Amino acid sequence: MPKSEEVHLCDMRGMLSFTILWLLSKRSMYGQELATEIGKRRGEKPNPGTIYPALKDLASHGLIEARIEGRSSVYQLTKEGAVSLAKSREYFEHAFGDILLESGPKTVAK
Amino acid sequence: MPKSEEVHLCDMRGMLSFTILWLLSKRSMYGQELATEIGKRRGEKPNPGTIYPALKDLASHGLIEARIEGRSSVYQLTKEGAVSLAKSREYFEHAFGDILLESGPKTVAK
DNA sequence: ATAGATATATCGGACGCCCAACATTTTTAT
DNA sequence: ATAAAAATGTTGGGCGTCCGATATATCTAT
Repeated sequence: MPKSEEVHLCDMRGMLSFTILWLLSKRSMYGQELATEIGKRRGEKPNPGTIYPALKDLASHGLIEARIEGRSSVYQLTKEGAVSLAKSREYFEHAFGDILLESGPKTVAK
Repeated sequence: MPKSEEVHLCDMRGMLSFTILWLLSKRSMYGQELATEIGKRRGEKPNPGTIYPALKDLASHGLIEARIEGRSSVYQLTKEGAVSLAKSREYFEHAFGDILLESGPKTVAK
């Protein structure tokens, strides 16, 4: 699902940090791995100029931590980051939950 | 649910136009009505400087139409707007659906 | 008629995101 | 050793919100 012209008015900026935190809550990843994963969701893989400043910012706020591993830096969620993610998720759900549920539940594997 | 400091890194910009289109797909509304409705979702009612330029922009793209009614302008979705909304919703669901479903389905009245 | 409330509207500045382009470092392959 | 690939990183510019302030027009109550 590529991000077409028709959605350019709903480009959903402001979700990048949230998405990164959520992905890292599943497993630790390095930058390019995150970019690829985000690309699957958005249809286009974000550029280096998008992903690395975002990671730097999150790290500077203590929400994620990096450990260098070969040529890549593997990031993992901090305790503080988990708290922040939980609050953001709650906010997200309150703001947009019904929009997704509207068309009926998809097959849900609990 | 106020938008606290903790979510400032996930401020979810870029969702305003999408939210407006979705609200108008339920029923026609005027500006302040939309602002109040968005306020319920986000915790804070958006300022005039936020809502009116967004409406103007959506109207200039033919996605919504206004008809003046007393002191207010009532907006309604156009056919083109409905198509745009459907595509945006599909994109939104593909990008973030699993994040909402993760904690298990809430009570869903189909 | 006048005052207050309601609704629309615009302006300047700020912020997070976003890309294209470029640059650097490190690993891998030949 | 050298080249190619992989990953990280920076810079400049642009866009869609977003707010606070300010302004105007229109209804409503007295």
